[in-house]
Amino acid sequence: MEDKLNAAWRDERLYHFDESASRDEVYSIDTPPPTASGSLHVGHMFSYTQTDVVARFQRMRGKKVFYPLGWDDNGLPTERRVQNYYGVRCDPSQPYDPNYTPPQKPAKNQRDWDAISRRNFIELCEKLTVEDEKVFEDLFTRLGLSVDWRQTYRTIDDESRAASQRAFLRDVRSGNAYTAEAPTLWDVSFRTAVAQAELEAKERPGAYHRYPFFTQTGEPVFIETTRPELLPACVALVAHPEDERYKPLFGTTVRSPLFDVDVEVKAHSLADPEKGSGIAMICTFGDMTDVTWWRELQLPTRALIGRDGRFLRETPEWITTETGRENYQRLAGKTVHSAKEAVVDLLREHNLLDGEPKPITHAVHFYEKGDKPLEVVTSRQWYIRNGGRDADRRAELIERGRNIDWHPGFMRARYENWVEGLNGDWLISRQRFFGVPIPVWYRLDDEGEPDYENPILPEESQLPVDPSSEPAPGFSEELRGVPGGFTGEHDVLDTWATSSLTPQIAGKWERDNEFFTRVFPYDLRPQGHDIIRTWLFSTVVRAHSLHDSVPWTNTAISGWILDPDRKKMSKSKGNVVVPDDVLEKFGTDAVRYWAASAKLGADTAFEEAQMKIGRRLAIKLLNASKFALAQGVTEAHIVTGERGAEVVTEPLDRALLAALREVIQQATEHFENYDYARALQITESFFWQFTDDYVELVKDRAYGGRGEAPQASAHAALATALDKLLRLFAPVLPFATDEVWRWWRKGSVHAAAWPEPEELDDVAGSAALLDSVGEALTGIRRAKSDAKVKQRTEIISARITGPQEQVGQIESALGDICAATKARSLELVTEWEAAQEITVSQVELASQE
RNA sequence: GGAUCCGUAGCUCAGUUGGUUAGAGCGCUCGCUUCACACGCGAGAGGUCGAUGGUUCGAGUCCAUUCGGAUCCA
Repeated sequence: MEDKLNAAWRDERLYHFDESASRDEVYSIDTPPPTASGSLHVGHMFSYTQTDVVARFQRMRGKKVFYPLGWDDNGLPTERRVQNYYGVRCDPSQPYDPNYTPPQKPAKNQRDWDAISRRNFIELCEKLTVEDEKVFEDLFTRLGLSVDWRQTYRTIDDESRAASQRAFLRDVRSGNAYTAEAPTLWDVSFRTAVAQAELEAKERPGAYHRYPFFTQTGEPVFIETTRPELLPACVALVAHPEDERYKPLFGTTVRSPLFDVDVEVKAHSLADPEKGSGIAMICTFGDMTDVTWWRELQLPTRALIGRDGRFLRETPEWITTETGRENYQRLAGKTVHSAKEAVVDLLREHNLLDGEPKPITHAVHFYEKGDKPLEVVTSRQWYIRNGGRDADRRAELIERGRNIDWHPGFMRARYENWVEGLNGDWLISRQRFFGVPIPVWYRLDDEGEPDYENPILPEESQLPVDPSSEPAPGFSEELRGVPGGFTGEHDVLDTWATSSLTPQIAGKWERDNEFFTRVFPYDLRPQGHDIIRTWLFSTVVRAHSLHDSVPWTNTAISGWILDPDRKKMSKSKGNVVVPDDVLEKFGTDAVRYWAASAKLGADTAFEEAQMKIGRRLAIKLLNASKFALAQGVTEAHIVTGERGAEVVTEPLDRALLAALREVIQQATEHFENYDYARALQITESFFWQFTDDYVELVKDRAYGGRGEAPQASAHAALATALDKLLRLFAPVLPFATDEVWRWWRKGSVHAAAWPEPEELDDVAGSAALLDSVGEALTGIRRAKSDAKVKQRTEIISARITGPQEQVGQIESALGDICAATKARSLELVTEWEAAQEITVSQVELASQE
């Protein structure tokens, strides 16, 4: 059924975007491009289904839905996957080999991996990502996503690279992007700069080492530090301005132990009197607080740690005494870890360590993909202004956030927390290989030194460019690297600098601006809450500077998938469920039901039970439809507005349609508020009442047991209910609903209109009647159940009592109740005061045959 | 340290702007081959809505405090 319908949808081009639509007819979705090099995960099925449900609803509401899906195949995850998959590593110094083929099997030891040129490496990246993307597309098709696959893009393809470079150049020209030499968070394993958004704080054991500096009179001033190895990089001591203990020292000079460097004692409010001894050493640079102090107190720079994570081999010139220089030689060239040991040994040897190091656990900054703590090094990098250094821009970006409707609303707090906590501009240059090149060149002066202040920019018509293989405009390739010539920028852009442009890339910005204005700003950005600070925020930043606009008017934040024990699913825990297996086991509609019954933003357990319910619902829908259609119900029986309304004569049938009218109204409202889960719940609850009570009650009439007019009334109600129910369920259960639709209707339910409550205005009766009759039915069934007899056992007589109004309602459906319960006679008694509920008593059952 | 979410039946959750005896599904118990459906049908049991205090004629819902769980930011 699923393959057949998927093929039909493709042939019928159901999900193709109508490019001629005007902006107000369009509903556009900026979907997350999955990392194609990542593994398929049930979380993909979960969140992508939630978006698809919304897309299908909007399509049925008459919107021209722009629903593209791209692939994020740019950046480090791809590099890593290619390295491990083929057993190669990128060495930019290698020449390009046009006939290169990777090893059959990757070598076990990383040292034996092939070292290949950047161009060869990138070719492998492109080859493997195409294969990976196919696997994703297959899954998403199988899931029934109503994506327009013609509108796909890859974040590394020519158009994406051009868009990324174009946006960068515009930001450079408008002053929103700039280059600067500044302290930068640095990952020593990947040898690349890292942005604040990529940080992860991890709890790590450490220890406070207590040792003294000395005043000019030789008095010790004890500091406590977790990074004793940075002592030779110390540029000052700092204490809180109000700290009485250290007030007398402010402005004086103290001398560092071991290295004999004189540093000043400074006051700054960021120094915490409660922490350690209350006075700290400032080293350039131990962490970002050091950077703040360095900047605000205008301290000198004494860089010790190189980009390889090792201490300088040559003794720094600021260490001048003989013993100081000797001591430094014990650290030269060592890793941070070994240098720490060496400094501690030195301190011990000189009897300077006061007590044993005090073990503590503290938060240490890591690159989210790295496994060594980040260092701070000074380097030249490119930045985009994101409000991190500018209060006005920060306020503007927070205001942009408020002009987006967040679903659920509380997720906006995360955005605002993040923006308020920014401590610098967005660092966008990365010292990696597989990415979008930063499209600039630098002139070389007569000494061969680059002029970073006046980069050479390409024309937009040249894009995409690769400055490391193409010469700068106005230069020939022979002048590369020659004094008086040029040099190309080697760095690539942060992947988020490209991903932040998915609205522009998918919307054909500057390729087809007429198209772009039809879809931008988008109506919806769906995504996970883990990337609010990255993808969501960076997209807002770019739209703000490039278009002076929000990128979208709504954002739907999906929750995480947890395993049934409420733990995060992860490969290392071995609790990952393979999507294909789940689809195989329960069917697509059942999996979609599970995803659609979870509210936005709610972390949700992977629950097979929920999928069983979904499967039951889908099967029930097929069976109930089969029943209705077996009665000879056709499209002609459907009541729409006045048409056919007079046929529905039975109060019970009118009650059903009244209840349905209410369901349509509520489901629509909830859907419009992105609460598809509530809409589903309401529809589902009505559906079960429909099958369990209404269909049972109406069977006799539908078979023609009581004449033509009552039968026609039943047929009209069944046809109408089925017509609306299929539409209401279509976004969540696209396969079962379309299967049934094609049994008796033309085209696809997914091309049909969403139902309107007004269509039932002319037949609506009292919805409460259905409930009253249901209670009577339950009472009678209970009597039989208590008597432990079959439900089809005949009833000789019984009495139903209740309030007048409800008894009246039951009376109007008495024929159906008698038929459904095999009752020969039912006595109705009105109780004026006593009981306010319907009760069934004095049930006399026929003896069982 | 700042912020957010969650705590309702054994389990998973729903309870819209405060309004009668708090709902669903699963599980459990009992019964039923009923002509759309045993991948089914019917019935039943089961909750002092984390705790305390307050606002109110009325609080699962609003406010304060507090306990427990999770997440984001610093």
